[in-house]
Amino acid sequence: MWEEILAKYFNEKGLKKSVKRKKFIDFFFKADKHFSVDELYEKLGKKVSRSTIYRTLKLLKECGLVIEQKFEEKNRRYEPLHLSYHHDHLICLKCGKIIEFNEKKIENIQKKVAEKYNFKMVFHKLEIYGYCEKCQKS
Amino acid sequence: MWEEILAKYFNEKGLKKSVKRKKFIDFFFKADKHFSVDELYEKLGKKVSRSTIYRTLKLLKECGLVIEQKFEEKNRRYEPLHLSYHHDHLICLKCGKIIEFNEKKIENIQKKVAEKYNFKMVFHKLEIYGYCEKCQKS
DNA sequence: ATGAAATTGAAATTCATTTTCAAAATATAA
DNA sequence: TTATATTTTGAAAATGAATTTCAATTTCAT
Repeated sequence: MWEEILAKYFNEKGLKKSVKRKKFIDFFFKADKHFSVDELYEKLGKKVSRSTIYRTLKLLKECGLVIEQKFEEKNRRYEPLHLSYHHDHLICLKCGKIIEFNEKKIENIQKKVAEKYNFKMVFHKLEIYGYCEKCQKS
Repeated sequence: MWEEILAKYFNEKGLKKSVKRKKFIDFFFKADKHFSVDELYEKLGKKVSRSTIYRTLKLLKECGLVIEQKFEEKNRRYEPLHLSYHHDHLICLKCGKIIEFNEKKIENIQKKVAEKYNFKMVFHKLEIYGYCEKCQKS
């Protein structure tokens, strides 16, 4: 699925398939969780430069395969976007723990809200901030 | 309400009530909408420095009276947090227009999700990205 | 294999945010 | 009120994530 979207995008834009890009994209979609650029740089054994990581993420954002999340940290996180399945986040204000959840009911209400405002929804972000079980106690 | 929270916080921390702080806080809570630091700087007639604006916003965040929003722009936005009323955002990916909405049903489901994970919710952010009525046509 | 065009990484740049520090403002005590 | 200690302020410097530049390298259609 994402391979086709990517192939189509590369074709339209006249982009070339490079070794570095392939290495990065393969790792990222296989891992299928959110990362910071630094984490990606480390995970790839520092074999793909940060410049290239930023640049490739930009491409992936443009074809809608990745979303950029800005949590409380100062750097951004990137997450492969699977069209069939979307999850949201519970974020602990004390320890920073991120719990993922999925709630169909919320998705449905969101669709209705978008319709009400004649808004064509592409994706959404829902973040619930608070204290996780551990941090409430300590 | 917010005056009391603030007074209590100032007292606990041994903070002083300065002219600049007062000027800033009065404007911000009266305006009651989200601003970037630059907008605040302009709105206050450049009479309160950016340093002081950043510092005061930090205090307000700490006592839970303001939330920091990170949208697609590179700078952050700040919004007075009214405990009784919370709204979410529809954000246009093309023109950047931000529409506010409020949906009680979503809030209720969020409460249930938080409970399910033994998570103590403090606040949440829901952003729906897509295309506004105008931008769908053009 | 050749050459035009795209890609790469290191270094430079950008720019929002944070920190530093000396001067000014505020609060408390005498 | 005056003295004293502490906090606050703004300009300038520092920080650091993200972006851009550019010469060298890689890709790919011919």
